[in-house]
Amino acid sequence: MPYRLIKQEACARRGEFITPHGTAQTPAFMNVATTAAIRGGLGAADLAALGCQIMLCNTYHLHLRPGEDIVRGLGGLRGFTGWSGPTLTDSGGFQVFSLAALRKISEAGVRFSSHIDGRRLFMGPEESMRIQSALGSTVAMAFDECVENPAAYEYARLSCGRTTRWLVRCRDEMARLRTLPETLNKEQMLFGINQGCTFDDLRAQHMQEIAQLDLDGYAIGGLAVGEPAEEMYRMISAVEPHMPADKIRYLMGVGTPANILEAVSLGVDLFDCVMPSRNARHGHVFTWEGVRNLNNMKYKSDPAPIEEGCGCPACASGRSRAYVRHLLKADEMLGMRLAVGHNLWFYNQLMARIRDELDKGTFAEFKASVQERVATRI
RNA sequence: GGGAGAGUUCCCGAGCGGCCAAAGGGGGCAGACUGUAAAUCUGUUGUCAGUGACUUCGGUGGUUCGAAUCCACCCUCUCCCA
Repeated sequence: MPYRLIKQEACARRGEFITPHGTAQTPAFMNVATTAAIRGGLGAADLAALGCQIMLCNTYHLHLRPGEDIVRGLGGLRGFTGWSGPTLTDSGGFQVFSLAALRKISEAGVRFSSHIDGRRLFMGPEESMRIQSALGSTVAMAFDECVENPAAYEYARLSCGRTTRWLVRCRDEMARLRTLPETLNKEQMLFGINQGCTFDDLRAQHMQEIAQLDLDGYAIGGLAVGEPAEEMYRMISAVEPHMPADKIRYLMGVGTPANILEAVSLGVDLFDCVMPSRNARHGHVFTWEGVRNLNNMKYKSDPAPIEEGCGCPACASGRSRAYVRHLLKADEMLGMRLAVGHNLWFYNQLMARIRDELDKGTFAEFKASVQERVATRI
């Protein structure tokens, strides 16, 4: 069984995610490397130094460039990137949402126009599984439709049905692929994805359906796409009772430190989000005191590190806010590297601290004491 | 010494009688960012009051109802010929 529950505090779970490529302590944050690199110039060695446990890459993006056969030929994602720990590939389902203007959905799958050169390509459950199999990730995500918010109830209902049917096809294709001699990772896991927009009954019903498929893990998708945080929390609560307790739970694409604290308390084990890396590139850094915008004039000659006592490469080596700000303003790659490194370190530390508090049985107090502060803009 | 051209708001640069506080870049300032079409995008950038007034387009003085735009002289810079 890939998930082992170690301890529980109310709904919050302290556990382990056991994979052929290593064991991750949960709750955990997966660091997003969409095209097999952390945007901002960070690679596998950086991820290891930043306390990352799982690296996340994207099926659609790697299919377009360089193509899964190239990656397979170079040893799969792990050989290709040099990251030897667990990897998770997102299926391309999110691109069904984010590339809305460039795609068309049918029962068979989704026809995309490449965002790079406009060429037409088709991706359905089978295609996504084959690509992810070639990438050799530890975990493959089911190919789903991430529905926009708000959406009409009827559309959401029909979409859920299709996502379930796609999931069955994913499972079957994955089972077939695992038996092929050329398959890189014959123990590749498959996670199903819950949808249902912001409708409690659809969410719960869909979760019940996909739970019956006995997959390796379950994800909640289609959240943090514009709805208020309270609505997202309500959806997690609606779904959580129907998630198998012995399987790992992943909240896709979330979120802010406050979101993560809340979701952990609601029973989520895994997270991923582009926010720490993207916002860092834009000068926003996360700290235990709140969020700073290093572009702000007030940091122009500030000698303090981004955060006192922080162990990230920038702070630990004494780089000042003024220095990182200058590099960012001067468009120096190092500025992004340092800021992204800081944010990823912070996120990974946040998860380590959450695990520690869960171990001690003091998570609730911890959450209450920091949740508001980490969201403050300072 | 002779000839040609140019001086615009923080910078570059458009404007060449009214629709000009003055296009567009850049820079500055601020905001956004949640399974990455994002090293991106948005707002703002003369002053003071805020549906208005005032100051500004090298300087001074003119022409005109009205000038960054036309005229005269002056200053500065660039290029060409000696």
